Amino acid sequence: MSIKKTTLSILFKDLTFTDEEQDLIASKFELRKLKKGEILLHANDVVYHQYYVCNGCLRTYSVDKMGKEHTLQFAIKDWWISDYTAFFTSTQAIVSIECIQEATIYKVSRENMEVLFDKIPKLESFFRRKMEKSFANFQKRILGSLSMSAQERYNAFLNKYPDIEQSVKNYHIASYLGITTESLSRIRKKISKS
Amino acid sequence: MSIKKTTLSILFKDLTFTDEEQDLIASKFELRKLKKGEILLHANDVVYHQYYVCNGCLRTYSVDKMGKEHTLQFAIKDWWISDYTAFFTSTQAIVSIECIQEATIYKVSRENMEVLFDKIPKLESFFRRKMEKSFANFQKRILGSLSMSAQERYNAFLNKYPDIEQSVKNYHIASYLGITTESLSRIRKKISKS
DNA sequence: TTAATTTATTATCCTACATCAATTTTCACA
DNA sequence: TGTGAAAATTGATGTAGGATAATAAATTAA
Repeated sequence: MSIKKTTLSILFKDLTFTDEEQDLIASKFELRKLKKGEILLHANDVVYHQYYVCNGCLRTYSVDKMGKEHTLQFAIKDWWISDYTAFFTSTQAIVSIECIQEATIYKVSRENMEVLFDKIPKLESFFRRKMEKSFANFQKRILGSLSMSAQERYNAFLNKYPDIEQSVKNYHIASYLGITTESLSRIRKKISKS
Repeated sequence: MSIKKTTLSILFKDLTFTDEEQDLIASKFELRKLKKGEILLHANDVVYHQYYVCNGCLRTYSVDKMGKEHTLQFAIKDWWISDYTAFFTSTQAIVSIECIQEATIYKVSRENMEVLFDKIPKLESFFRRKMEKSFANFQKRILGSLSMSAQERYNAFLNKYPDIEQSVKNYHIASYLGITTESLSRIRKKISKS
């Protein structure tokens, strides 16, 4: 069994499991190590999996027609990541997933999720709540992009991902904020002087 | 029974129902007429309902600390609307819902949704799929806000909400796009000349 | 450790969109 | 049907953040 009880309690927080449930979950989760720069999912691939990040850092991003990258989100320790839009419907990914800091992850397929949901219904509510939070975050992000300046968005980013700065490049942050690295540089300078 | 079979088939598309199911649904849906300017939901209210738009036009928006309005989305004929972020958890709304063109809607409470899901499971999948689509739209909107110019976003808006222009004011559209009415005016002029 | 390369900063100039102010157009309703 | 208010347009000017280019700092490789 690759997953220990303590690990499970981190993954699923307040949920507790019987030994059988634990074994079943363990049999469906695959542990993987990722090197920096590795692409877990390419845009246009069909999405069969979602991933739990044990440590390290990943990001989802898309490339526009000008060749510019845009970061949709980062995932650090204890976050789940996938192209959920495509994952839900097993269709082609819009975004790619890249490892930007050496990471350990658990990989679960959509199929196996169904099996788990069927056998352990509380997992289904767990993931439903996750999705609801994710939905709420997207909503807030849209409102933020409509109402906040680049500097305010940067502060919101630091709040949302504390301690992430050492894991990601400035240009990743810039591509998340929708600005250039030069602008981010100026914002950081301005903040440091105040 | 306030809802007819034909109405239900519009509401739930490809789903079909027995007479009992139909009666049950009808008993949980409340028909309402809204006047232009009516506020269906105020930010900070607890959200107990979601709404189906038969005709007319509503929008969800929030007001930032500068007093500026930002439109999160519009809902026209055959759209569902609520502050889903708050609806999911019966918590306080972040956005308000305003009727911007005289409308007829169906109102359903979260509680009654649970009853319906329990008795008619296919409704639960129906709404799950709706949410997934909504999630996907939010994701696309974020990527759009990162990668597109105001003019491109305006075109994307026209695509997403065809025939909506006669229902909404320019300043509603502007507040959806994250620009001023003046800028929108210039964009429209530019487009009309090309 | 140095050299090579990647990343971040800074400076200059530029552009998309904002702000403010003045009209013009549209629309509600008396 | 005319009139006042709301909405949209236009113009002048300002500004946040973009583009380009040069330099500096930090990583990585050798």
